[in-house]
Amino acid sequence: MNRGRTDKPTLASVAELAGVSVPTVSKVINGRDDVAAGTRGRVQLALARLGYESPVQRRLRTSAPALVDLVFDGLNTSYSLAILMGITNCASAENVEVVLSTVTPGKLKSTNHLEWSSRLADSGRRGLILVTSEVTTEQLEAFERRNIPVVVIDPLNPPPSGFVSIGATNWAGGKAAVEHLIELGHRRIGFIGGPDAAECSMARLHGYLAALRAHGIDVRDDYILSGNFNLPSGVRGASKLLSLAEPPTAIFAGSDLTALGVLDEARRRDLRVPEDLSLVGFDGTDLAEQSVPRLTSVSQPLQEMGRSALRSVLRLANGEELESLHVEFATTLVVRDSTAPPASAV
Amino acid sequence: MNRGRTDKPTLASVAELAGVSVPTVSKVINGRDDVAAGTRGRVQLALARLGYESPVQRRLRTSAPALVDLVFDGLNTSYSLAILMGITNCASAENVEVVLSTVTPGKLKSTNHLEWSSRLADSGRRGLILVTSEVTTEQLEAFERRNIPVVVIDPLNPPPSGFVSIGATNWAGGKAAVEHLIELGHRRIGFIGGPDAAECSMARLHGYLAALRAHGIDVRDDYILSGNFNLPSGVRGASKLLSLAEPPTAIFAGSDLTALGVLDEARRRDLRVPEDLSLVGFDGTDLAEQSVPRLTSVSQPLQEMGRSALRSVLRLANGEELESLHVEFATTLVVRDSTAPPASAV
DNA sequence: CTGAAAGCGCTTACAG
DNA sequence: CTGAAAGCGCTTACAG
Repeated sequence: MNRGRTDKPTLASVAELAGVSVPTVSKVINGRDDVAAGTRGRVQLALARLGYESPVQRRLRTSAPALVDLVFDGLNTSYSLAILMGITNCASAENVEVVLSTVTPGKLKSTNHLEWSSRLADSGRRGLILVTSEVTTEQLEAFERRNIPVVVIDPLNPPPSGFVSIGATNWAGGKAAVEHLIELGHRRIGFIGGPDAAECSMARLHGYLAALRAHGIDVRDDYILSGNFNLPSGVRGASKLLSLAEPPTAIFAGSDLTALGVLDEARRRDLRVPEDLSLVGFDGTDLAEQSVPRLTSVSQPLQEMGRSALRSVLRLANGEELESLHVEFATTLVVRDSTAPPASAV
Repeated sequence: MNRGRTDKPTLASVAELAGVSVPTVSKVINGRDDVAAGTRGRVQLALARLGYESPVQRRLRTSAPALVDLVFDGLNTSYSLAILMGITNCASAENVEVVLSTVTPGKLKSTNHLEWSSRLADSGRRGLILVTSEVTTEQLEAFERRNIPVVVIDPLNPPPSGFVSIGATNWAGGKAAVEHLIELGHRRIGFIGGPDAAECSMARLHGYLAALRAHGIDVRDDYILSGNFNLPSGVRGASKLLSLAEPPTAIFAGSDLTALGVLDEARRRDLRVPEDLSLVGFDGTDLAEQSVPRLTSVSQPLQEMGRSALRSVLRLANGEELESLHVEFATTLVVRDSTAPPASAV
């Protein structure tokens, strides 16, 4: 009778399946190098098949609350804080704990994938949530091999197929923002996006383009700028746009922070918002509510996105399947005080 | 020869010291109830003396990076974010990981102290950092018994003597804020603080009082209000102050968020800041920089405070002594655009 | 309530 | 490079 699958796996059962002795399995687990490559391979296969866990790992998994790793690619904006709150609030409800780390933006993808995945596996981490991080396929595959589920929130680059990600309807949001401006009577509308390579920024730009085209408005290349989603991007972008011979009467900024930068630059030029310049942000963070004037913005349900990411990781860790590998949460345009009909149209 | 202190403690060495058998020690450790109270006591004493750790604990301590628990009493402000960034940045530098949890404000002190401290000890946590939390002496003592160092940042209530806390020079900061206003020519200065019981708010109020007295200005009870450090406190407080028969010409708010509330209420009343009303905030968060007008504010080095908290916990966990149980970081008045001489004085 | 004995799961030292 | 043998640290089942 084959009991290997029902009993809790031990070195002995792994050894039996792999057709080697117990000490050999022990060596493989402890990373000794005096094991032949072929033998090592067979043992690793058996370990994976039986789902072997060391006593420490089992103890961690069964006795202590589950730990999930959360990595932010920078943690300095209202945007990050909203996602973080969604995750930590959900964590206390689900009796999970969150190990938070931050990484200097862009540095994550140079982390050694084997080391990183082993570290998480050895520490008994149940899963990993990445926020706006760039990771490599190699890294994602290493986690998959270690059986550590990964969910990426708002990936800068689209994750390779087969990996789980959570985002918002960036295209629809961008379209809604620009349609709002068009309905107010604007025809000259600028766009200040994020990095050119960023998937979410690209989608917002395409929403912008779609809205213009749907209303038969010509797309002007000099009205389309990229940036970094930060405040200086808004200052620089607005400076360029407002210096044009025919400046836009409205600007759609790719983030609330960038919109604040536009606001600064507008003030420096004695332009009133919204009387002289209409402005729409993106994210719908606290900033939109706290700025003067309060910012019309495309709101993303950041807390919900965080909560959903954690729930998805836990379900995957639990062996459940997700209905969909990519979930998009709906954005909503929140009209506040930074948009109005253009001066010429009044 | 007594080798008990030099060899790594095992059940056998504990049993020998306690004068019992190995199985009995095992039972005590596993919380079985078939051990006589006296025997249990002797065993526990021996365990503590030798500093016994289970293999799981030892493995956690030596192989995985140290974990420190971080608990925020609410996590929704620029203030929290700045402290959090200080801690996480320091954590990556020190090769420590941070387990973040948030708690609904005020709920922490009703957490069972035994359960909480055991949970942290069993999970091998190296220490605990609490931010603006109210905790009980009982809880702090439970952690001390479990040998888990605790550092409190900006305790709402002063922690009992013997426990470690980190704050800023609230009194000096309050005094500097008000002296700045007095130097500008203000005589009618309002104060909107935090909760009456909060130590830090009390210190700021006393700084306010000291500045007034030093300049021979009468203290008016109706100019002194308390709140919750949040935005609505500012709105409500400003509404009261500005409705007085003789309203203040300047307001010192106990937090930047409260100052933003004051700004809102001033705008609602068509008062210009700083022309009609001068305003000083406290904390020196991003908000002060991003608001319009930019806020004159008493800046606390929040990131440094976070970093210092983590360093202190690690030193304590390492068996080192701290020079001082309470550290106060210097605040600095940052003058921006929300303060000016009063209209009457121009 | 206690502990001698058996046993479990893993590691180590070493012979081949 | 492999595994039989010894051993380590802890737990369990049970006799007293």
